[in-house]
Amino acid sequence: MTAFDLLSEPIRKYIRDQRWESLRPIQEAAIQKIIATDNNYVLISRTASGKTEAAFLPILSKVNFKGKGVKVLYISPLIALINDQFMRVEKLCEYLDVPVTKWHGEASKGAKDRLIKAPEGIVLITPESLEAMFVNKPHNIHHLFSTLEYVVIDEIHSFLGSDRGIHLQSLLQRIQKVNTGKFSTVALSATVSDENKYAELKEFLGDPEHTKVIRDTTPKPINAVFKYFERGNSELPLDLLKDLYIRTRDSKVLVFPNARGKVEEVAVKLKKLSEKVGGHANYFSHHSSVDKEVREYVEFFAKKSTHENFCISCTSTLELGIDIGNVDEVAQIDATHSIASLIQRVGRSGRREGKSSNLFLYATDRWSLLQSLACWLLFKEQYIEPISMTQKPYDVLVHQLLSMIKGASGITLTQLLEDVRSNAAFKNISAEETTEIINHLTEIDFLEKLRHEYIIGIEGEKVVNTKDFYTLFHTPVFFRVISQGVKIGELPLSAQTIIDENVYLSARIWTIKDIDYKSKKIEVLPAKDGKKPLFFGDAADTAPKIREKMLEILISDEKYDFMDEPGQEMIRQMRKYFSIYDIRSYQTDRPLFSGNDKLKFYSFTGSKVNRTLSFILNRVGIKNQLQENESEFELDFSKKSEFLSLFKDLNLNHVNFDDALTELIENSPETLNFSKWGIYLPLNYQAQLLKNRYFDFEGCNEFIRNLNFIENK
DNA sequence: GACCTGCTGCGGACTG
Repeated sequence: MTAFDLLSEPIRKYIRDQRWESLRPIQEAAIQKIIATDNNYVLISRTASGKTEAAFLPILSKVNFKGKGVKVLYISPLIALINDQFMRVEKLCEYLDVPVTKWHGEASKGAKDRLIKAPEGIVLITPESLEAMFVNKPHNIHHLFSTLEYVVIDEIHSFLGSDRGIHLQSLLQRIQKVNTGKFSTVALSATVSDENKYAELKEFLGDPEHTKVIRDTTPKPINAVFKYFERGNSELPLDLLKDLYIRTRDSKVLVFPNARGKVEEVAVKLKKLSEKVGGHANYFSHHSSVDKEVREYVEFFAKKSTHENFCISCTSTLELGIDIGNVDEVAQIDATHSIASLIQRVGRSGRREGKSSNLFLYATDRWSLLQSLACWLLFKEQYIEPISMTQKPYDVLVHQLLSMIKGASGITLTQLLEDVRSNAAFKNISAEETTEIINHLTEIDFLEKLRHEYIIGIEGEKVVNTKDFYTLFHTPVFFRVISQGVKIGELPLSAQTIIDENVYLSARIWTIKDIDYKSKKIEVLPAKDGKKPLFFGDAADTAPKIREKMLEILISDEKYDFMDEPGQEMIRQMRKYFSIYDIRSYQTDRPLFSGNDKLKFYSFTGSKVNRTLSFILNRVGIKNQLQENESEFELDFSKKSEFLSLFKDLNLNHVNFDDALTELIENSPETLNFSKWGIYLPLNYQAQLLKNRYFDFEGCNEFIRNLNFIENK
């Protein structure tokens, strides 16, 4: 039977009414498999290839919606995505008379109440809303979700490898536990590495043996155009902006400048250029610090613009699948930190027929040019960086222990240990370790033992009973920016947030008129000229493979005709600079420079390994400064032979760094900022968290063992 | 020079 014939009649009618000429390859494959088996599936296929339908067409054909209880649960990382998918799924469900309910922090309370009264159909939810239900209304978890047949997880790559992912994994395990049968899972993604045969991914869905991957790797035809404009100061070169303007003024375009401040700079300056020559005025900025309503307006504007052109300067807020309609072109300013990110950004463009789609890759310094080129070449090779899952997520365990105890309102140690043991998210954490963590939580009054049962303690109540409890990630403190009663966005408190200072925000220019420190409010008025806003943050980590590729480019003599002359000239210069080293293998050989009483080397490896190496070298007495962008170590140590022999003897298996890690936490507690719940762990567990998440000792050890320093001629 | 994500329950004012 064809895939179409396998679908139920109402779904076939839906497809006929949509006037689809055929089903997409991923849909054909998914329909056959999902209808025939109860396996879990991961559907991997590029953006806009019809993945949502690939999951929902067969699921809706297969599931029997009669009888009480919700049958399909759809989980999304974003509220905006739920709102988009709601409209699509609801349209589909009209053919089946199956109700669809949105359940997130901004969804209607009335609709939620109706679902509680009569649980049925499909629910679209966020992990945090599920968490809130587990903590506050645990009986509703049972009431709504004990009859689930399918769970659909959208954009699963955005969860993998993060605390938020382990959190979701734990929640899914807890839902499965109250389920009367066993639900199957269908996960969707555009970007998952196929290294290690998807082992992590299958583990994540809880049943590796019955989890299959369906992948459509048809590449997307796209032209890359590299342009190099060297940046003199902290501002973007005017020539770059002019070039970008000319190339994109007659298109619908997304620009990704990597940082919120730069996003504003691009939006404001392009808008000014356009004003001068009488071009369109549809220049917007879109990032987390632009007011939510303003962002929604921008998304709406893009979606409804069939004939009008626009330019949205944005961060990763527009990387995931929010529907903004057709985009002709994408411009990336300086390198992305990952291939996965590049794939998502490229995926946003090129749906207009008969028009070739371009990717403009601008670079403003030599190392960024090299990294951008490396990312592009790896993208062409269909490489995606592998995900690394935390083996012992102690911090998520702290959070989930509080959630389980609060939800149970009293639970014995035996039961608690059993609940943790049977939860695959914590399968590598032993009962002894869990007990030790529970004892510590009791010591700091997060838990209290009442006869045989544990309940939430006095200090625990303070964190469990706030709305901040439901997330696994930190949220920095910002001041709301308001102009004459209208919300614009938000800014952090910095040297720049002072009265009479002019800043860009939401693609416009403002003068700061008043700062209310108590209510964290900044009053502004429109202005004519200003500066880009300053935000703080950490750069995302770059994978070892990207850095390796950068070195590979430097030792090859490949020509890149998609690169402009200044770009090609810069690559030639860098190759010449590195030609003083006789590098044979980009995998093991690394340049070591000595001269003028100075010693430095280029590691060409990932951020985590660099960070670890820098820490270790400092610890063994070789003080060093790491320049992450250049993967370069400058040493306060000029004795080359001594350094080489010291390095040769460095074997991390024989040295214990636990004391050093504990010291690091005690001296600079902010190192642990990456983990919201880790601070409530015993100190030795905090050290383990640091060791496995912030650093990469294993990877570093392997790097050192294989490393072969090549000295300059 | 450095991204992003989400949110309960209750009380009180207001509307139909």
